Amino acid sequence: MDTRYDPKTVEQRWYDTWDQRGYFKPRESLTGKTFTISMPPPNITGDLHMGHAMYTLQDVLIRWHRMLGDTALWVPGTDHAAIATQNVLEKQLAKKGSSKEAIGREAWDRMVQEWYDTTGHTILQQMRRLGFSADWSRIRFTMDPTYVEAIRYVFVQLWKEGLIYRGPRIVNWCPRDQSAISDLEVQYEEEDGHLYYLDYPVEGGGVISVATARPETMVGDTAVAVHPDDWRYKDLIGKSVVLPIVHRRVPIVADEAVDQEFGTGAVKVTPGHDTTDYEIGERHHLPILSILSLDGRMNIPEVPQLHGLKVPEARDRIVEMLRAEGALQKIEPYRHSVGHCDRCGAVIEPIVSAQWWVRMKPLAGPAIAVAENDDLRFHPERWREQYLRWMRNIRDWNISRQLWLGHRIPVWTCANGHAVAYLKDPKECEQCGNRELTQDPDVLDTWFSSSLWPFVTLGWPADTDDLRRYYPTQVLDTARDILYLWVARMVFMSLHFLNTVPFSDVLIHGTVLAPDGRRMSKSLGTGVDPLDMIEQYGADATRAWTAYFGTGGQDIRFSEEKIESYRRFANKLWNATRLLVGKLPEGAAPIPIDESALEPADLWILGRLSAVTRSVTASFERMEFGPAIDGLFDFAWKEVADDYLELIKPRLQAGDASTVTALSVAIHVLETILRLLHPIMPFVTEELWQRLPHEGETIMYAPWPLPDETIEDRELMDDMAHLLDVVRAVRNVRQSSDTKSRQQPAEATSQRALLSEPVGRRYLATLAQLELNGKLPEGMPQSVVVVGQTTVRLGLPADGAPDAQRLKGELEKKLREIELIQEKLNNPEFTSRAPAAVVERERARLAQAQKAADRLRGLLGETGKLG
RNA sequence: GGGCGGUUAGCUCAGUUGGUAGAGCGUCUGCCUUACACGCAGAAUGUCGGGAGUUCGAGCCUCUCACCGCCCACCA
Repeated sequence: MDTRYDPKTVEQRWYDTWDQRGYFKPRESLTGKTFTISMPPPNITGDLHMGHAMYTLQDVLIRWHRMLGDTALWVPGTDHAAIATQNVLEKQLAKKGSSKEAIGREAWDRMVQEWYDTTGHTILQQMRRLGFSADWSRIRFTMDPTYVEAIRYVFVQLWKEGLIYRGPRIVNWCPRDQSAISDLEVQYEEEDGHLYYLDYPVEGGGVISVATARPETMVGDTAVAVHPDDWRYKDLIGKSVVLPIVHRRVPIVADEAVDQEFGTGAVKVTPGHDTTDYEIGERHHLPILSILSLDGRMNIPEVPQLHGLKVPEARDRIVEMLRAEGALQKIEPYRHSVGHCDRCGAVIEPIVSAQWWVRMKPLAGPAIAVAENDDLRFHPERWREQYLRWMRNIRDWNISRQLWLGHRIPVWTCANGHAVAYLKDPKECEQCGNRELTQDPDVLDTWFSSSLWPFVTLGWPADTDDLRRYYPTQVLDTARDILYLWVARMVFMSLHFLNTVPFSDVLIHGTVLAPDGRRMSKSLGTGVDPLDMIEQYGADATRAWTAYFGTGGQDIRFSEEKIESYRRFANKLWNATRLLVGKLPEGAAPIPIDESALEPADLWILGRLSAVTRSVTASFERMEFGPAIDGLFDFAWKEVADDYLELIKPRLQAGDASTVTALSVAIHVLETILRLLHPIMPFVTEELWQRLPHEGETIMYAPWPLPDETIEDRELMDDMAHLLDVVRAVRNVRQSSDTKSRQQPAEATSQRALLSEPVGRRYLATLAQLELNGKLPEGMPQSVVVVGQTTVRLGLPADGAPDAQRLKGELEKKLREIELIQEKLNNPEFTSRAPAAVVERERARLAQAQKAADRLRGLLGETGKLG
């Protein structure tokens, strides 16, 4: 073995081997249980980013359950991502000076198909670099023919049930994509703007002032609204105003939606271009005027000066016109939030348009119930409230998009006006037999198809074996930003069509931020490519990083140092293995542990191993991997490598029965650590596991370790901890004085069981590099170390520095400690109210401290010996 | 406007039921000790955001204020 671990070759080799041997496919269950995760399908056009690296958490769970003996299945696939893909292809066409309109729908569809075929599943290929053990033979794509059929089935079914309807409503319109988008796809951002105060002349005299951030929409006003209780305007309600510029007469209405405090307390009402106004309009049966065409330009032939202008230009122009008419009272700076398209960033225009909607109230009911009764659980738990809040206030879902890419809405209208949803492309109208049919031009919201993902990927609506065996799934892991867009929708769709939750546990992992706390973004240059991290530090280190930070529920500032530390950790494990493998013949079988031959150190490390196994397993069960990787890192590095392996080195050299025992224990401990670590760091653990004596053909199928509580000896743990404290204290003194020769003569006395025995003294001698044979020669200058019930006298070289000063300092520290404890114990409130165990512990601490103080005093008395 | 999360060592973050504050990185010192210098050993470093309260005892519970971030809402 080389002195360094090189992840590159190892990772590639093992991934190919696992894949070829079919280890990622579900295998027969040893527990009778299945464990399934549906992988959130990345966009087919997307690049791998740190968000995808977070899918490591899913792989950790899958690998863990595989080791537990469950039939584990991770279903991968990709999403067609309508808007995103369309943007890519339109740019390609634009480069050639063409457009989708120019080539026509058929050619466009061919182009899309070709793109899908050539893009393939590149992003899933990249995921392999991270070691993901998904069953790649089951890759699904939301454009697969069977998937398309399933979507169609769902649409027709919902339509028949009256849960899908078409109707004009005010919608969020993206002028660039020329499509409606749902409320969830609008991103609001604070922007500096102006608040314009307009004077509208009231019929019969006087003016009423309204405040608006969008003066250009005044040409579409169909009313002015005031609050019904507003005394200022009481008399004006029911009267009319004449709009400047267009000279249209519109009523003054009273509506509760008006905020008396804001602006002038009177508001212009533009039902065609404002959500609130639209609702006011509904209540007062106001006409709706559309003043924008679908590309976001003004569309008002009556006012030629404005016609065809973009909104910002129209705004400037109309302000001039208003000023000219004396209708502009004032302009104030005003900061407000403006909606932008999630995908392309264009400013969203509310417009009235006929769209397809899903009636949400009936679907939300069951989805609320499952979260309330815990059939659906959230990790961290606080997301449950977020989910419920949204579900309880849900509004109908706009599922139609005016795009050229996506699943067409399967509704055909005949010449007689019969609109019907068809499972198969119809030849004639179902209702009248008319053969002149036209299909609705709209496509479905991408999230409509995504909402069916976990069950359609298993074959639904067909009654498949997969569906029966693997559905519902267990865990859904994702980022919080698609909790509503995706997670919530899967829940109500599954409940409606399969009468079950799609998964029992929702794991919301943290979002990776740039080191400065901003969002990671390619355009800002703050993005981090996981493939770069894999290249530099290995997939295992990258995975360990995501496992460490991913499940705490906190957002994560990217920190490369931590990944680096896990790379070193892999190297540490490699070298620990190297040490042990070097003592073994090639291809050695596992050495059975002879329990009768175990030394205290062996019992100690086995006890610690058991405790670590228990806590790691508990962390996994809570789906909190941070404490798991942290605990394993610490145990493997500090306790096993730094302490235990150092402790047994003399035995490993001895070449007798003690060598065999030490090796058997060390190998067992290391092999167990590898198994505990495997779900998080699969590559290095497989590589090292194969090099150590082992049973089985892959660590992927090795059993998950169980704790052995019978071996956890409390007193021994305490004694070992004490011994290590003594070691540190001796090393400290040796470093600060000149007592650095390799084997320092010393004598030790202790009231601790372990340190009173030769074996304990041997450990102390090994770790602190002491010559502990018998007594120090009479009169030899010495340095004394006192730790609790143990005293070590170090023989000093003639020029050694005296340490009375240090002992004095320690005595003072002890006295302060004694004082503090006594104060506590002298408080009758404490002794009477605190639990007996706590009081007892304080008493014991006091006794210990007093003994140590006595010993220090005694030593300080031996001034002669202390130089 | 409502809600949620955060504020702990120079930096990035842990801290399970309230009972003597931790890690990684960085810093300082000494070591090429035959698994690892991608290492070993030792050391330093915290009014746990401010204030008040509950309690024998608060990083942890309650209230309040400040700042940072996110989500939701019909923010003219």
